[in-house]
Parts: sequence; C-alpha cells; structure tokens
Amino acid sequence: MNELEPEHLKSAGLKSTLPRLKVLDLFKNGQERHMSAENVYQLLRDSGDNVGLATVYRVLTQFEQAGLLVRHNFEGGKSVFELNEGTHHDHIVCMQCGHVEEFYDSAIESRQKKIAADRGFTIHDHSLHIYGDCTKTKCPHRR
Amino acid sequence: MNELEPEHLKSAGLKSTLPRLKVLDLFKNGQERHMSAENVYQLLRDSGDNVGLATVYRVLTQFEQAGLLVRHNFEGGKSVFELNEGTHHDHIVCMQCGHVEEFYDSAIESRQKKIAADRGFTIHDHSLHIYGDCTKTKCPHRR
DNA sequence: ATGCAAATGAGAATGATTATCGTTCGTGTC
DNA sequence: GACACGAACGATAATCATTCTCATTTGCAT
Repeated sequence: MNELEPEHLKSAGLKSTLPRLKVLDLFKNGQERHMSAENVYQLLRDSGDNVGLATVYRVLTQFEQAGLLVRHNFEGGKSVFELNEGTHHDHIVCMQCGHVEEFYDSAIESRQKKIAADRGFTIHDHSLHIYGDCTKTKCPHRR
Repeated sequence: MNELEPEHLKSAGLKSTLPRLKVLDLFKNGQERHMSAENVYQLLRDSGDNVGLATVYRVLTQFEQAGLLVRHNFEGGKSVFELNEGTHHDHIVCMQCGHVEEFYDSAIESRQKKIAADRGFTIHDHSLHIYGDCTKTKCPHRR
C-alpha cells in the first residue's frame, strides 16, 4: 500500500477519512487512469477493503465537485472519472476494446470559444469525444 | 393531424405502422426539434394516442439505426433525438434553460479527422457538446 | 377475406445512480 | 488521552432511464 496523502483532501475542504484516502490513492497510484464507480468499487474490494458502493459514488461526486477528479460521460451509460491534473484534454475512445486516448488541440479549443462567443454563450464546460476503432495497431485491450 | 408519410418508413425497410408514423410525424411537423423518449411519449399521450413507452423506445432506436434520427447523449442521463437531415452538426446547450443551438465548424471537423488518423483510429462517430449559459440574450426558455 | 410473422402495449426486469437510516469514525475540546 | 457531536459510512431500499417478456393485435401478402 502506498503512502496516503491527507493534505489533498484537507485543502479541498474534505475530512480525511479512510474511504476517501483509498479512492484518491487508487487514482494517483493505480493502474487505470479512467475508472467508473464500479471499477473503483471492485478494485477496493479486491484489495480487501470493506467499502460500500454508495460511499464510492458519494466520494467520486465530492471529488469531482472539489476539482480533484473530472467526470466524463462516454457512451454506454456509466460515468468515468480521471484525476484532474489541470491540463484540459479531450478523448478518443475505441469502441471495440474500450481503450481511451487523450488529446488536446488548441485550434479546436479556440474555435469553440469563438462559436460560443458568437452566440452569446458563456462556456461552462464542453466535451468532445471521438468514437472509433483502433483495430489497426493496438486493439488487444479487451473490454 | 398532418398527412403521414409511409414512404419514408418503407424506404428505410420498416413496416408502416401507426406508432411509427406518429413518431415520425412528431419529428417532422412538431414544435420541438430535440426530444427524449419521455418527451415523445408525453406528446403522443397528450394528443390522445395510446402508445406504450416501450414502443417509443423501440421506434426511436429503430429510426436511429435506419438513419432517420440522430441520437445525442447530453449531460443529464437521457438520450435526445433529432431528425437526421444529412447535415452533421454539433450542439451548444444552455445549462440554465435547456435551450439547444446547433453549429458546424469545418475547421473543427478536419482537426478531428487528423487527430484520429494520427492515432490510427477509424472514426465511427463523434460528439461535441458545449455547455454554458445563454443568459445575456435569450434565456426566457424555461427548462 | 385469411393467416402469419412482425409489431405493439403493459408491466416486469435491469443497470446505474441516489436517498434513507441506524451505526461508526474523525476531530476539536478538556 | 478520553469525550462528544456532527460528519461520514455501509447496507439496503428507492429512483430513473431503458430494455426485456409475453400475450394480444396489426400490417400486409395471398
């Protein structure tokens, strides 16, 4: 088990509880960068921790509101979270294997700003997801 | 009640049944361009038609597969459909009032193609949603 | 007009997420 | 370091959108 980091929680205005530390540790030191509530729940269970699924959902939502995590609504109905490292990026998702890659394109970003401005919108957020097949090169990632 | 158009269904390989004609009519001649299954169900109910919610879901999915409608997964968990008029476009959604505007930006489209190609992906689909406030100009549209 | 497969409607079932509630834990105070 | 109190937890029930099941009805070719 890696060392835990209560400072991150405190600075986010959250009490430093065991389930919260476990979840945060999973995102900071775990294998997967993108995880659903169910993923997190299973991983904690597998490592012998007795956490409730409801708590996982609560904690993920709190972390999102605190800015520690970012939530993505990919196709398939379930929310996926990743660590918020400040650097905004969008996602390209393989529909065969579920593999996710990240990208950032400043041209796209600035076009979006212009589009919103032209229409009198103040942007809160945006999501760009490209769905496709990565078959050619690296699709042994099974879903 | 407007005249119905069985040709559209036939040419899509679908039997021309009453519920299907009603749903298609709603999208072609109704007030709202973007509708969820629940919206469609309620509107048909309100106009005195006895359709089942399950049928609405089935028909919307069939229409999507037939290319008559396009499905969007905005934030909020429910799928929204609109008539497929061949012209691809993305959406900017007001988070205060739910108002939706459409846009198309060829620069963004071509950047997306390039990004996917660079990573060895074959694009199936993509979704770009900008979420913001349209407060300044036209936010009397209530949710 | 007749028949049969396809489509429908009502309601049960499912999957993800949220709410409820009695119990436990974290933290400031003595 | 023990106490107290409210916040957080875990189990489970409830909710919401969507899909499935199945008996009944309907579209359409004969």
